[in-house]
Amino acid sequence: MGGGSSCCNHHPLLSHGSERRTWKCSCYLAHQDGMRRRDHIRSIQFNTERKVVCYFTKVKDHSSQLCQDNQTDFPRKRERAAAQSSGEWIDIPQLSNVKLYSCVFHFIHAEYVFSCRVLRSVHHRAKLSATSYLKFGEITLSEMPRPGRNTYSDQKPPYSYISLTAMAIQSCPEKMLPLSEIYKFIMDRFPYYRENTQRWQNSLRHNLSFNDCFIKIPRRPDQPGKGSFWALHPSCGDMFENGSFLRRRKRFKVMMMMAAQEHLAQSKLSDAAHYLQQQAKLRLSALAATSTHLPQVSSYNVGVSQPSTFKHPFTIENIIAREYKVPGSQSMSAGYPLHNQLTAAWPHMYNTMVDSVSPISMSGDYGAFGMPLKSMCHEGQTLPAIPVPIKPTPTPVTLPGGPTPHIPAFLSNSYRSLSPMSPQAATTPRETHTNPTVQSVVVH
DNA sequence: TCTTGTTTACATTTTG
DNA sequence: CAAAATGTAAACAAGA
Repeated sequence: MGGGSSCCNHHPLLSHGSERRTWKCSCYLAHQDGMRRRDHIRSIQFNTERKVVCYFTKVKDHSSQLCQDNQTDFPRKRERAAAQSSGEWIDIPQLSNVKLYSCVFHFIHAEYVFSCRVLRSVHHRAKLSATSYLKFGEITLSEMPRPGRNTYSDQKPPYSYISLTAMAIQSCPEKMLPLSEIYKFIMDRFPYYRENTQRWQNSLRHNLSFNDCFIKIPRRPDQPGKGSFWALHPSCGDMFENGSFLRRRKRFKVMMMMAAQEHLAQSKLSDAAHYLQQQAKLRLSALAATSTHLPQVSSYNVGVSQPSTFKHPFTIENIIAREYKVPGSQSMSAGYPLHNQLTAAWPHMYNTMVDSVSPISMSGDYGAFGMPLKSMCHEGQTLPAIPVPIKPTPTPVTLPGGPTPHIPAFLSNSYRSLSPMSPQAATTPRETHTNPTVQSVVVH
């Protein structure tokens, strides 16, 4: 959490020079009693062509106090705005205490974090400027301002290690990174983490091992180097609340997935075999997509110039329902030749599982768990020696189609848990996979 | 030797 | 307030 003690001149909002852009805004002032007064913000209208839905946050302390010493701080608690419409006007009753004069507050839209600063206040209207200074995620509105590096200056970013790691992993086209590259990404983006490296890197390693949302993918023999690659578990897409990196919806646990899937399977016992088969297909495809391509070149263009169309559920994709295309880059909406690669590499697994009739399209953009196959695969790259895995490695499970020489742990778990013949405790609450329609502002 | 990875323990923060 | 999530420290092992 930001310390809130930095001088205005050094505040990250003001410190990234050419990257800073301004949106012109205006706002209504309204009081809770219905009377409009100049010292309360009730709605904000953006002078942009695009209609937006915004959640607003206010600084944690009273704005007038913040003005006094030019301090701003990241909001500690979410201030849920009404945002009940997709129109240009959004009620923000929680901001009713915000003083208008020179106040600064933050809001997040499309994974950008904006600082809104009141320029002047005339009667019941005020001129605001909104300055973007940060953005994370893969997909953005093309007209959105771009963030720069050193965005947070030396302040601690409001992101957990899990979030930071997820960002790093998602930032590269292959969706997997070695530990050293994760370090590099974080240090490159957040100057705060250029110090005390031993401390936070230890914590980060702890998180990688401790959290099931991260999976380890061994290097190929022809990819020498230390350590494995780390990727996001294919099913952790809904891990972050409403798509925000700022706060996780819930902790991702493989066992929870298993229970959820088992619950689903048990509810359709008559279709259990069919269901299992479908799940197997999807998991195989996801696994293949995850472990098929090892990094050749690392890149860290987090949503800046990264042409990835990775439609993770917690990207802005689900918010704006519009594919982001980088000008000049090729749309990646076409499917990848994944099937051929898989067939060639793991015919014993893939053909038997995938080639059968499936009501679930395998040629679309999305693979299992809502993961887009296309975003994780790159033409011309080769397969790893073995599609491998991961953490808690349970006893291998025989697949319906035969032996399972290289089934990852989470895959095996899924199969086992799905088996109607081995009902395990399925009391764990079912993991809900929602499709958030708006970006939430969840801040530490 | 250093990096990577796992695990345990405990403190702190946040959420419901 | 309890539980969950997160942060931190530390011990230890394995491997490059």
